[in-house]
Amino acid sequence: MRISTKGHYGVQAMFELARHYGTGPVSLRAIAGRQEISEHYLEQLIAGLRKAGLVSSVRGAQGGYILARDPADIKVGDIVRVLEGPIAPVECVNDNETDHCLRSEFCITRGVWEKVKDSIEDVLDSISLADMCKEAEKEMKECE
Amino acid sequence: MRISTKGHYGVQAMFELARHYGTGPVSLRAIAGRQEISEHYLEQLIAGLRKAGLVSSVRGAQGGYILARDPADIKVGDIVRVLEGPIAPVECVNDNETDHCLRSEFCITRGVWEKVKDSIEDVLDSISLADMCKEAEKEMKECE
DNA sequence: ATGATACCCCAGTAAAATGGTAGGGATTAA
DNA sequence: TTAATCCCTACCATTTTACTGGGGTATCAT
Repeated sequence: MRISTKGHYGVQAMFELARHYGTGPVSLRAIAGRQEISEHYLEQLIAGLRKAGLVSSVRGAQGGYILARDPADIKVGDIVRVLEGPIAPVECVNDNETDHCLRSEFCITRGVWEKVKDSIEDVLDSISLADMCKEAEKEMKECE
Repeated sequence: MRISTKGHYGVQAMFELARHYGTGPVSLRAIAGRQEISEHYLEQLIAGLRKAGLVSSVRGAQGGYILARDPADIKVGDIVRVLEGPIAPVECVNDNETDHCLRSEFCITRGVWEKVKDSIEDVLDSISLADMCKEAEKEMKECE
């Protein structure tokens, strides 16, 4: 039950953009540096997020990336689905799947995976980038 | 966000054993045949479950496998943890992990994965094999 | 005894996914 | 014009997945 570094890095990068929302673009170098990961690899992840319409880019010097919408309107689930594919612990509970397994009506275990799927989606779709920013601020205050 | 066929097949196999609980051992061939998967592959999965103490084996002719405990005392989470490893969407929320990432106190995204982990565990540890058997019976009745 | 029916165990392996790297091209602010 | 950026297509090593192969061992029925 793992998500890959794609989702992991991607959410962190988006959180970074959320923290700078409204203050101009943030460069790849700045994001990657902060996370201590490969710029070039992160670039590919962000490319996906851009194609999915979650971030916009500003080319040229002083360019970078900015969130395409308000942090409150971007849920962690949106990011994870772009980078990791549909949230479905097993294939047969995937919504966009046309060929459900033939025995699904006799397949009791399917119900289990469906419950797991729903619970993951509930969590990921209930947390927005804005929520994470609020949480971060709270942590900062506790350190004072 | 996927589990592999290990967990998928394994839970199905254990459910099969639960359905026959109290009526003697069920052979590998019978389980695999029912699921339409490779006997030899399933054998390896069940070996893991046996080493973990979830199933017992009876060798020789008329042998097979039986649940090591009452179906009500085996949760889906027990099975998944044996076959898939610890339930942790990212490494840094793994309980048996000693080297938490150094920046975890600054790592807001960690909170997200922790929530995901908890919700998955809640679901998987709340469903026993006995629950699944009950569910199956209910489905049968609806078909009458 | 002996054969058929099972489980037990180690080893190999093709295909896919993961987690990158390499290197060039296009765009724009200064 | 040049340095800072994003954009894109390839390639690649390693790990994981999902098996397959083949031999060994225990037990029951006859």
